[in-house]
Amino acid sequence: MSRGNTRQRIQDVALELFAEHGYEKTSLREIAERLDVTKAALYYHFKTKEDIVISLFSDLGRPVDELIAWAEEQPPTLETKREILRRYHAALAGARPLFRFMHENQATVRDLSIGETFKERMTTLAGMVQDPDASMADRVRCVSALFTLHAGLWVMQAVDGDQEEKSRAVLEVAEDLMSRAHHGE
Amino acid sequence: MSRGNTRQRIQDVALELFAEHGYEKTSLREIAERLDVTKAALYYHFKTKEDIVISLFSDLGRPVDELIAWAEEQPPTLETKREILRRYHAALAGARPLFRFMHENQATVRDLSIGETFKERMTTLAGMVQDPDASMADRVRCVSALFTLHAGLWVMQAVDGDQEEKSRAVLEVAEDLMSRAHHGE
Amino acid sequence: MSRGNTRQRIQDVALELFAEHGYEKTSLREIAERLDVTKAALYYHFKTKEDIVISLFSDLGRPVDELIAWAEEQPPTLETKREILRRYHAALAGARPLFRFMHENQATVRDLSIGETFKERMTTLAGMVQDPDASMADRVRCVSALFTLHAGLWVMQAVDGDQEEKSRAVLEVAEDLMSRAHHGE
Amino acid sequence: MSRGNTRQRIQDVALELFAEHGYEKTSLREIAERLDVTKAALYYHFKTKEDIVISLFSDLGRPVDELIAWAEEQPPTLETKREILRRYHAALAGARPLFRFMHENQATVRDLSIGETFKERMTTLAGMVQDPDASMADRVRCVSALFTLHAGLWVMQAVDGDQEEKSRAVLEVAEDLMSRAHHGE
DNA sequence: GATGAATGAGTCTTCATTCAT
DNA sequence: AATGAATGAAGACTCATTCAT
Repeated sequence: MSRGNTRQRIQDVALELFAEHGYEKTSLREIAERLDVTKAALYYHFKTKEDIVISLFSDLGRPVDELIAWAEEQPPTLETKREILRRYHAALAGARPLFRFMHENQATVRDLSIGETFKERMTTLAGMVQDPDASMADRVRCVSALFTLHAGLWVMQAVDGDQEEKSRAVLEVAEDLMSRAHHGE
Repeated sequence: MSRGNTRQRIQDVALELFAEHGYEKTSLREIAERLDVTKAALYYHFKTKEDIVISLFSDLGRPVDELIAWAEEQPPTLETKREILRRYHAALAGARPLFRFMHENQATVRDLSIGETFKERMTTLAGMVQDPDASMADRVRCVSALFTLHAGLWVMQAVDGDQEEKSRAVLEVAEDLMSRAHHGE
Repeated sequence: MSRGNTRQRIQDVALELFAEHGYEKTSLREIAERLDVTKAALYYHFKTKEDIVISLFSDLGRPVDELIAWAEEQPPTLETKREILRRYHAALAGARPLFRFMHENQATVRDLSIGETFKERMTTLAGMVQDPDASMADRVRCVSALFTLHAGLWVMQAVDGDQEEKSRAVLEVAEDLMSRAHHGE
Repeated sequence: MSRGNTRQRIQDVALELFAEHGYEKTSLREIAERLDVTKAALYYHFKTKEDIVISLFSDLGRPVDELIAWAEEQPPTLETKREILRRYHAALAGARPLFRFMHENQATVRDLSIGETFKERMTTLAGMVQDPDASMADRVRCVSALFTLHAGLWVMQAVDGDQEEKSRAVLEVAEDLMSRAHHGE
């Protein structure tokens, strides 16, 4: 049945379990059992448990890196920032379980080797949408816009309604927040 | 030698470590060593590791319960909702490490016995600030206002400036978001 | 409420729990909780956990010692042996939980300091009812008579009927076994 | 180095220690040390400590199950009952340490998951050798016959003589007891 | 006559990891 | 590409025991 896809299947199952129960509470035994292979098999594909997380992060986190690279070459206009929001929104949608995992396991992620990278990326992104000369409130608005997207899952489970519709509303609110932070422009 | 404050000291150290490294990565040995007592001493004061978290939650989480109780008796006006934001903002400020722990260890908290309670409280609060007849975007605004406060720590570490000033700005943005969701009123 | 009788109450509860769950599985915490005192209180009355068993054994096991002392001065006739059975039967009835405990926890008792004494006593008793010149089968009969009494509880729970009636029947069978071992007399 | 016999070796050592010192007083550390493996190795072969006992019980207790199955299809004549005694005698001889363990650790066994099964089997067997219409004394005789075998070890250590000869005598006494319970037939 | 607080040694158990096959 | 067998380190937890008050 399965041929070269075992590595992929490990990633899938691992991400699912990590997101559901957290990294530390998910044991390699559990992952192996779900896949009906032995723990040792996991070690054929990944050097360590942490390696699995790293692989998830670099496979699924790439779009965010690309977004940052793109943004760094744009002028820091309101329109650019709105586009950042739109792209970030899309990136999140494409790797929801990974971002859920990261959002809900920050304490863990911080202690992992990817922690640093992760934090840097978020800081970079936050820096890009802020205007250093704006008022404190406006700077908070910009970061909050970003964060609203990032916490979309959370926000959305607290509101009733169609999934798609909520997702659009979240983006709308974020963009609006961003615009209000630039009322002068 | 030691007075009746050991229980309190355990809670303090535990909360600090839980918030810093997460619940699972913090061992009772670590807590005991910091306090210079034996692991068994912890068990004199708390039945299980989970019990420590539960005690933190019920000691420090009380203000939020009181807030909910109060809010349930108010009319659902804009002013009430703004007051909810102010009070929630104050409650968070009073137990920042606990909320940081909960925010950053959601996957863990979910698997703990307090998880249910915690989720209920957040859902109740989210329900109270929303107007069921409002547009989807406005409902998202309300929840996002709450969440902005809740994630204050996160937001604030991404913005430079004086701690106090940022804290006020966060509340201001939240209140403003809430107001915008009630433009008709 | 309780005055000088705490020691007695400890013994009662301890014996009950030891008989039900065994010596090692019964913790001092359990005993203390049942009595609604602290573990430390137990240590006021008994030096160690083993001391509790020892006290039970010397308080309740005395009748058997007396029986042995008495028997040692009698001629080894069939009638003496039947009287031993009757007296042993009575001694068992008077301290059923203790004998149940000893019977069902032999491995434990063996490792306790009383173990030696206990075994000696049983061996002495077994020696007294046997006739060294009898056939092997008859010697087994004598020991089996003793043992049938000793295992009365066990035997009796495998047979339906009135408690008292069964108890008498057990003694009858034991006496009959003993008589058959002495057919010549 | 080691072949597939580790599981078996664990069972052997465990049974020996359980029989000698009891289940609770035998630690996995002790078992592991005797085998010169780590405790974790035990867990590769058995899920829990209790699992070791369960495995012993189902490996070595099978003959008794077979005996019961066989007996259920026989007419309840005296001859059948004597054959039950003979077969039970043989079954016990084949797994003496296990039965010694069970006999001497009844309180423990009762609290283990196998306890129920064990008790059921003994009750079934006791039910099969009794004649419900017989006198109470005769019913006790039947059960006592069974029990005499079961306690053979105990009986035999209280009697001097050759092991084999005693074993035969025990069976003889048991058969005789059974016969006496059926004098009319 | 008893408690509150604590300890040290030990329990069972789980985990990530290794390696010969 | 994967397994069977095992390890070392660590985990949470329990226990009998002590002692100042």
